[in-house]
Amino acid sequence: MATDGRLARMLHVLVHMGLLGGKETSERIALMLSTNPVVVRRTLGALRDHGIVASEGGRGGGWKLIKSLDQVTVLDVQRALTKGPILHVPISRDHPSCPVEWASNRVLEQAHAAAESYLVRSYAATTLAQIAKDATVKASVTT
Amino acid sequence: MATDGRLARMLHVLVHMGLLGGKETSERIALMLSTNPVVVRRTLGALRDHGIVASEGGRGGGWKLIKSLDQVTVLDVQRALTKGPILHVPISRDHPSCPVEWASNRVLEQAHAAAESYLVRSYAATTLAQIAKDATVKASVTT
DNA sequence: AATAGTGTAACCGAAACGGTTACGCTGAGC
DNA sequence: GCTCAGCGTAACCGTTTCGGTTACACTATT
Repeated sequence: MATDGRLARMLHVLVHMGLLGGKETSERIALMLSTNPVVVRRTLGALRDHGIVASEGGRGGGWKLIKSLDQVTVLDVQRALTKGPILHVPISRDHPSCPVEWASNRVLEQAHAAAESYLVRSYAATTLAQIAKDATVKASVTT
Repeated sequence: MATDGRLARMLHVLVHMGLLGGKETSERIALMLSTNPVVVRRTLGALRDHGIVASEGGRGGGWKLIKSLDQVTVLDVQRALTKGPILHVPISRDHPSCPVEWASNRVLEQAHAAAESYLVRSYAATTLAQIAKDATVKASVTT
């Protein structure tokens, strides 16, 4: 299924990490996201497995970005969080041999495949650096 | 949220009803969908409230299409089943005043809005009659 | 009156996500 | 070498959503 709150939360925290530039503990990140450290470790763990962040154990440990903001796209984060399609295609599989079911499914599959491909292209075209830039612009305007 | 199995199932059953042309009981429809009559009434009830089918109680009652297949689009069925957007946009609302969260959300919102609008256009452009035609072509090829 | 239908409420079960607790492992600093 | 701050992970719970099921009221035809 689509990443539910995780993609947005990870974008948020990765951009912060990129802007701050240093190392952050799960504890501090949990505060940023209004959640708790275990959830942070679970989610960042997936990003570590995809080479986006690194973790260090022991005293003084924590998490850091191991790519620069312009080397990470939204799609990279999405792919790290969940395998498979972003959109969940709502198909029925009650009567695989029924041509009416087949035709109904095909319409839905094709529409969703096109929407999915659009989303993937959007995600791939957006880097964390662009989000960071938007955020600093927004912040300066607001201030 | 997106209609989970209901949209596909309703397309399936509406096309069958259109092709058969008569009245169907919840019981028979439940058999078509491998489910049970209560689920059928729940779901078809939403379509009735949107003027797509009509129901009659009492002996000899049942459900019938009150529009022809070419007057009903996939979007009509979707709208009858669930209000609001088809796609669920996965944004975070932990820190509404944080510009980084705002910028992350904005990227996701824009990408999903475009994908949603694509889906809506696809759904609106497809009538049940087209599904019926695809199904009969498929059936004749297979046969 | 009997019967074949819809209409609806109430409850259960499965799946997914997030929150929480608990405990093990690791490494820096004293 | 001990302590303690940190990650790693398993286990469990609560919530939500959808589908399945039972139960019962209502209605219209025969």
